[in-house]
Amino acid sequence: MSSAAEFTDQEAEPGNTIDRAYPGGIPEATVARLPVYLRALYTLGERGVSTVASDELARAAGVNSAKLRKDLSHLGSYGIRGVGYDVEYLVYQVSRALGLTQRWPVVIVGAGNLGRALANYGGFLTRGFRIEAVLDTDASLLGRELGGVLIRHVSELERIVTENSIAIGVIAVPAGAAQAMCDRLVAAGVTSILNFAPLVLSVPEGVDVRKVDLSIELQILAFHAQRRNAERFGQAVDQAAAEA
Amino acid sequence: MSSAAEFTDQEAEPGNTIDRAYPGGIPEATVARLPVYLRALYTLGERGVSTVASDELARAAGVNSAKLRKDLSHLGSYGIRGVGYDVEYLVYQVSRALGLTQRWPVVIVGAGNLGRALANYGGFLTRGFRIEAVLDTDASLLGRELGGVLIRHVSELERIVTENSIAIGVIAVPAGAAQAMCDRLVAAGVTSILNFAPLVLSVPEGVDVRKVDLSIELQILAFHAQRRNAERFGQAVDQAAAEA
DNA sequence: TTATGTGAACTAATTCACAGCT
DNA sequence: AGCTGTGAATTAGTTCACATAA
Repeated sequence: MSSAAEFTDQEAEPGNTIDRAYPGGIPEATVARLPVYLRALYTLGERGVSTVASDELARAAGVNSAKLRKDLSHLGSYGIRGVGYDVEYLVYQVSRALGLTQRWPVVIVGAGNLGRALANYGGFLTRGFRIEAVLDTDASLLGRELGGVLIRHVSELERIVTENSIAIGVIAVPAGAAQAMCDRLVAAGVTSILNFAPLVLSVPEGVDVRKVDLSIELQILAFHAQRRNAERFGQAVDQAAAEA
Repeated sequence: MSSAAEFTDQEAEPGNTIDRAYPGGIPEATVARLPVYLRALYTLGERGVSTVASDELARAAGVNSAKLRKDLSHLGSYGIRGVGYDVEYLVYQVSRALGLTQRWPVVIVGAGNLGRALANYGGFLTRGFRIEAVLDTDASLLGRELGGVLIRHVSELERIVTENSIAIGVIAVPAGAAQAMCDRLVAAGVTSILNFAPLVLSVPEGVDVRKVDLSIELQILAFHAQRRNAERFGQAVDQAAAEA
């Protein structure tokens, strides 16, 4: 959380860089792709590339170059015509747009396999985020270390969230416990939740929930796989079963 | 994989139920929501609900009712005006549309925390999928059981994929190993890949890749969190840093 | 030259609002 | 009377194609 206090007067101040750079906000679809660009840029940077053209960056990110350029244009005009983009500078601008110039403290609720996988995700998670705590109810896990953080009891949830001004919580508990954990996170002040439990969480207005669902992704793959088969085999698959 | 062989003649056969039910295919956005509806339907069914109106189902799925009805209309006309939808029947129709009337054998590559989390995902994963094998290179893991399946060595990958006609593979290995594993899966005949490694996989035409990326979701949350803060604090956040 | 940035055209997705069926 | 199914209207997202700038 920022230390800034009350600037409500200059909301529409012209010349405010954010107003110029983000006229009417960045489209959701663009926001969802910025992290992909950011990762591609990091990879290029590590390889010593200092300048990259939209074609190349687009290939690395798995999109077409027109889309990439349009996306980046929503952040501002940070490329050089005839040349391309400066990798380091673009990393900075994309990071800034995503809000990653600060480091967000995160609490992970659930220290099962998934919680552990998250806590150990290391490399990429640590850019822009810091795991402040991992919580569980299982007494046998308490005190164990996970990704450099001790596993603590969920009874400490409220205190930890408040003391560290945690805005982002990750739910990695079984479906049955997820809504209760969500309610506690929200009550304690968390406004962004990443939900791995397979259910739709109810949250009050103003709380942002994103879900990651393993079985949903598999089911989408199954749909396309079936469709591919149907095409190959003349679409007669399941024909009999379809009526009634 | 189906046992059907060559039906290429009747591709455009009118009266084919799939042609009638899916005129011009189901929109991607709809496909991505069908699994959510399916889960909500299962939950309702377990509670003993036998009929559900679009409002109620939409609420359970976290979408609005117009969208739900439009989505379902792409599968066919399976509701009853003035009444609603029969839960059991709709479960069947959605399952069929998603290709879940068959059980897809799946191979998971990587038995680290994430692979283990997936293998133990149990309840929801098993509806429509069967984990045929979990593979790893780590000798200390081999022979251990995971979600009812033995962990085997990746050297068996090709044999296992071929013998079981596996069409869907899950990559849960570190980024450095992911592309190589992907190539081997594809060479062995896998055409659908769910990728948990934080990189963009290259695959030949005709192979379907979906990615699940923990850090991307967090970054999207950070964006919105930042934006919320900027609104509250008058959008002056990062103003100085923006120039140069 | 060469590659960005962007209006304009196009395509997809969402929402509205109500006709039509039970 | 009530709820589905869907054309029509709207909004969002993508792609094209080229003027513009280094």
